[in-house]
Amino acid sequence: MTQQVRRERILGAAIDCLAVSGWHGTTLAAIAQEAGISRGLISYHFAGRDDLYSAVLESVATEVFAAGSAEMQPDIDAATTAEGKLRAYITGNLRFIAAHRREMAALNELMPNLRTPEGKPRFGSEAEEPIIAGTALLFEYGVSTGEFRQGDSRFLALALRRCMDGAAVRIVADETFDVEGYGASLEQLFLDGVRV
Amino acid sequence: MTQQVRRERILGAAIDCLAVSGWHGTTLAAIAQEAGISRGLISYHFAGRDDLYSAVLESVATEVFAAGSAEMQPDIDAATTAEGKLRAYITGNLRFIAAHRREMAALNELMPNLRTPEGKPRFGSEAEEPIIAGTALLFEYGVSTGEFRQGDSRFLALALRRCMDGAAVRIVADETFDVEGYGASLEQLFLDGVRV
Amino acid sequence: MTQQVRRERILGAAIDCLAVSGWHGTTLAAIAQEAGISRGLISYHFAGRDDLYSAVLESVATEVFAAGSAEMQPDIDAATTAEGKLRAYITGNLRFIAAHRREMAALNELMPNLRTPEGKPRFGSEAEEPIIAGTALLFEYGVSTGEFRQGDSRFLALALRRCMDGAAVRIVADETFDVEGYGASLEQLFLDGVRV
Amino acid sequence: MTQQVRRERILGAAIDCLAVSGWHGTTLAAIAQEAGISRGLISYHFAGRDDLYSAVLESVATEVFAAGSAEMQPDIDAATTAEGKLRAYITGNLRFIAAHRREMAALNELMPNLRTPEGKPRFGSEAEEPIIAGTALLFEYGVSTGEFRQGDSRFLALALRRCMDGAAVRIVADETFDVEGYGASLEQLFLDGVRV
DNA sequence: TATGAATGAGTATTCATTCAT
DNA sequence: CATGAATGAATACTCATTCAT
Repeated sequence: MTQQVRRERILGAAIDCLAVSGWHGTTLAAIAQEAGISRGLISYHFAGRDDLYSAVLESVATEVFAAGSAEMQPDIDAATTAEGKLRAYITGNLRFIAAHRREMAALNELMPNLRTPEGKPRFGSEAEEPIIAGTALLFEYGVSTGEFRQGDSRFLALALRRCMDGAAVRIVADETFDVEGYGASLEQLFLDGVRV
Repeated sequence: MTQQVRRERILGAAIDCLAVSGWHGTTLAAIAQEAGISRGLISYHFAGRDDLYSAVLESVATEVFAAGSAEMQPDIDAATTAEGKLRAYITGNLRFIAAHRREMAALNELMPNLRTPEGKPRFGSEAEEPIIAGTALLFEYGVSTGEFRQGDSRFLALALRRCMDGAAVRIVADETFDVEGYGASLEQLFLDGVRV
Repeated sequence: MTQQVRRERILGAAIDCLAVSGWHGTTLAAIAQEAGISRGLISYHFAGRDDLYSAVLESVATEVFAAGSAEMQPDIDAATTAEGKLRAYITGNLRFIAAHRREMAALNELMPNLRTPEGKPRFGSEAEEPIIAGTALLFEYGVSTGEFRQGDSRFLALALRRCMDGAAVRIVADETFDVEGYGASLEQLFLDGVRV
Repeated sequence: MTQQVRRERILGAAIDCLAVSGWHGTTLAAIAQEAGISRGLISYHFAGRDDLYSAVLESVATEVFAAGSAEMQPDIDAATTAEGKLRAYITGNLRFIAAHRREMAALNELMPNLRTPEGKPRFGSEAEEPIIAGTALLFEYGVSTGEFRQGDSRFLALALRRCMDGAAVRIVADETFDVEGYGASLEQLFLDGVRV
């Protein structure tokens, strides 16, 4: 079995463990068992636990997020109005989250618990700035077209992100969560908040 | 020193440790040191680590939340309109969070990490149901008075709760966070979303 | 059992393990077993393996060397001639080594293997400079009294130290080693090398 | 590449690693990397780590020592007096050590740390008996020619060996060590100790 | 009540060694 | 011959918990 495949299998096992057992239930031994390999092999492929978790993050970020972005970007671009773009953004995001519950659950465990070697949180508020800034552009675009009222686009982006996260937690925890309905209400709420 | 005082001192030390060092940096030894007592004494007052953390939660919930509620409830009651009550609720909540950064930070560490002995998250979505339900009543009240449009009050309550949480994280992480501005925007967003 | 007593017992067990099993056979588990305690207790009394070994060194240096010095210094001081002082020094050193075979054996394991966290040897040639310098004074004293010829006192001190070490290794390895004879020959060799 | 060449390359890499990184920094992985081969190949050529290290010792003993002996033996033989032979022996030995710092450093790491499978030191005092005995012959030769006094030739050989070792450690640790001066003093010391 | 010595289970990590290809 | 993936034993260390005093 090639190195790349084995690495990905370990990453997958780590994601599964994190999603199912949480940060504290996830040990290298548990990941090894999940992957059906020995403990030592993880050390062979990754420099250590931190390196493994970093790889998990990177893997989710690139493979999963990139794929997700590629999936919903066309819909956003296809929309001709700011309202259409916002709807596409919300719907696409939620659909993507619902389609990757396992990875989202793992991320939910990883993000609050990862720390630098000095003990500081590795992902604070600054880490999500790019995402917030990107979303804010959407609102500013609407203002520029005259569709949306002048307003605090950063606040709107932040609030929208939190509502999206909230959906993610629910979606992860409850398979029957009404994603469609939540999305519709979310679109409604934010459109009411910005439309002229 | 009386039992009750000792217990509260330990709880306070636990909150401090959690707020400063985070879940992973907080050990019973660290809490004992912070409280200026021996390790064993914690075991004397609490059945175990989980029991201590449960007590922290309860303490924050009763003493702190109760006090908080008592603080802002008058303002909510004093408001004659649903809009006024919603504004009072949002403002009061944020003000309360800003006034209890230490406890909020501890809660932020505790909530995602506490697990049952079987490894399941101790505080899932169900745990916040009462809060959500309570907030939903506010929106329903507005509907009943004719001020607010018919709508999904549970969704609104959930979304508002997430935006409130989001503020809490920011407030805890950044002392200079503009609570007033965030509150004003939040009131605006949700009022726009419900007003007839 | 008081803390100090326990610490010393662990140190004694560590010395025994090092003397008997060598650096590689000496693990914290082996030391704990030798001391009749649990593994964790070593961590309770010492910050880690390095700290324990440092404490062993310090213990041997202070308690043992200090005692040894106190034992032979009077003989050296009592001697009125440089020759007498040199003889007293050599005899006293060897007698001391023979009386502390266990500690010397432990030192023989510790010195070459102790490393700094960066991997550099902790005790290089510089570490024995003070001892060499001290011994060199003895030869220079003889020169000043006119008993000894002018010569390279540093070389003599170094060579004498090596011959002393050599005896230590033999004494540790072989209980029947003729310390007296070795000492007599050693005195003879170095006196022949310096006497006018 | 022929087996023999490969073996020697591995041995050379092992010597380099030992000399540079010391016993503890030397792993089979490091040796393999130094030799530019895979880990598994070492196991192919050597039965195990102990076998490899034994081969290193043998290699140094035969190839290096044999060469060294061949180098200085003519000088010893050429000397017509016992004094001349002793001087040639000391000078030749030190010169040889200075010319093979790498191998000497490796030996310095190997000798104190190699153990039998039962945990006993593999190279105790007995191992150097042949060398001691050989050197003792030199002193006895001087006695037989009437140049040297009757004396404990075994002691003299042992002491001389220790002084030689001492030089080796210094030479390995410090490139600027004054080998010539040390040698001259050493010759002086031991000649003073034996001459009639 | 309070201490702090003591325990032991759990975890990451290292590394020599094996073996299928 | 050679590789490198894979194993598993060994080791130091952490930390909640217990218990005699």
